[in-house]
Amino acid sequence: MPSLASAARAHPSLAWGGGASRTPRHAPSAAVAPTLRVGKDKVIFSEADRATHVYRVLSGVVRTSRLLSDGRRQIEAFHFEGEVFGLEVGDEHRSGAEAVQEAVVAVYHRGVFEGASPADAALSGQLVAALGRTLSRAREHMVLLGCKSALERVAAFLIGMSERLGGEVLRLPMTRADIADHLGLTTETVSRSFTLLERAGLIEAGPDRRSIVLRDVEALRRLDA
Amino acid sequence: MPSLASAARAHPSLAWGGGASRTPRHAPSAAVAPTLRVGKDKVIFSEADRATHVYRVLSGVVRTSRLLSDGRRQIEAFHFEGEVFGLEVGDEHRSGAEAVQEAVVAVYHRGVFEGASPADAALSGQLVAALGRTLSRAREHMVLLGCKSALERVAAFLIGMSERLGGEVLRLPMTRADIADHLGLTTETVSRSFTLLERAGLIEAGPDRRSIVLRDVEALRRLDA
DNA sequence: CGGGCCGTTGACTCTTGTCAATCGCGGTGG
DNA sequence: CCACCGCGATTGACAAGAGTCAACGGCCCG
Repeated sequence: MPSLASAARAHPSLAWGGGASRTPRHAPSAAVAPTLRVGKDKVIFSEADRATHVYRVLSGVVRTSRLLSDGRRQIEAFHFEGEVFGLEVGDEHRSGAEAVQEAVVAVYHRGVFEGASPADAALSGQLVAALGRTLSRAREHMVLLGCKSALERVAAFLIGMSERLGGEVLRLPMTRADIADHLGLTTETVSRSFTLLERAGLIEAGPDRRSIVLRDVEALRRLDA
Repeated sequence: MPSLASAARAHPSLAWGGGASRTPRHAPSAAVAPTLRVGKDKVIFSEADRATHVYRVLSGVVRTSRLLSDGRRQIEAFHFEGEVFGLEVGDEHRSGAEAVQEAVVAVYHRGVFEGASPADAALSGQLVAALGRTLSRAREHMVLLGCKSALERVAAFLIGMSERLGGEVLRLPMTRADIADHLGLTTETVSRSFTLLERAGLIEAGPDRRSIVLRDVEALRRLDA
């Protein structure tokens, strides 16, 4: 099972990272995880690619998204350090993945899912757990997209980021367009919502507009509904 | 492991169905699946209930949904015959389930998930597969909620129903309010979209307004984007 | 120093939501 | 069997939230 070779084939334009992997070098069988380094906005896999691998973010940030034929985009999720993405049930990817900022990802052969080798059992379990977490997030996001107003969405987004990045001082790695496509809004509406929150004193934005300080997390939570 | 007893405890107000179960009576261990009969709009489990069981629809239709504190509701999915619902990663339900119309559901003890007994291995695999399908649907739905217009959503809904119920003559089991809360719209907008589609000759509605004939599936698909 | 990208802001449009009235099917009870 | 009643669905008028289009500003990078 040439997992490394086939992964390289799937990403001819990408270079393999060497020593950055967190997986011990002596780990046996398919659990050996080579790493992949991807530059900002570079594609990790595309919609309809064969889903031969599963990925974990070692550093940087990745987005997974789906495109409609006319260019509309839905970003399903942003993936931060330690998070798994690229899991599929069928044999092809239903969403694409790109790096939001330069990222290093571990690449696992998809076969570990079947749990053929006992050495892979633990990894397989981890993947089921990751599947569960992904589903949980997706459900939460459906509520956001189906029920909430623009301001509520942005508030929820900021709270989520704060919880995941830790702390009330954030440096958002993604553009307003990414945020908009994640929240089902336009960049203008996202921008206006930030401005509203700032004017209300709930947040404070740095001059670069990517650094955000949450001044009143409680109020944001109340807004989130 | 008193799966039957504990399930009964969880649903004190509900009667157990007797012979309707599809699970062979001689099946061993936790794979024994008692059945539960629930009347229209009756609760199967609520948000925040302990997730002790997993369910499969034997007949009828079930909806799973989440509520916001102010009453806004997002229906995550409708579940038809053969479909699994109530799967959770954590130990409590993150969404509630009610019967859309009188339904009979098989109740599985959640323990089969851990795959402790080899007799449960097959069932456990089925559940992972169900988890995958649920995730896949959720992702598709996120695209609908995040990107599509009202008309596109309704068209997508009708096509989906047609594919799941089989055929172009549908009898929708749910109200306009259910459809609206599933599609992130209001009943009025759903109603207007139906009217538009009917005036355009793409669908035809029976006098009861629940029976729908898809006159032009191709056009509906094109609308869906 | 210049250019392009990202973000913000303003003016306006338009889709969808809100509120309210009416319709009509289907079930119930006489 | 028929009349009534109630709920779900439809329709209309209007309001409002979000989208669109366009211009501008500032930062970063070449």
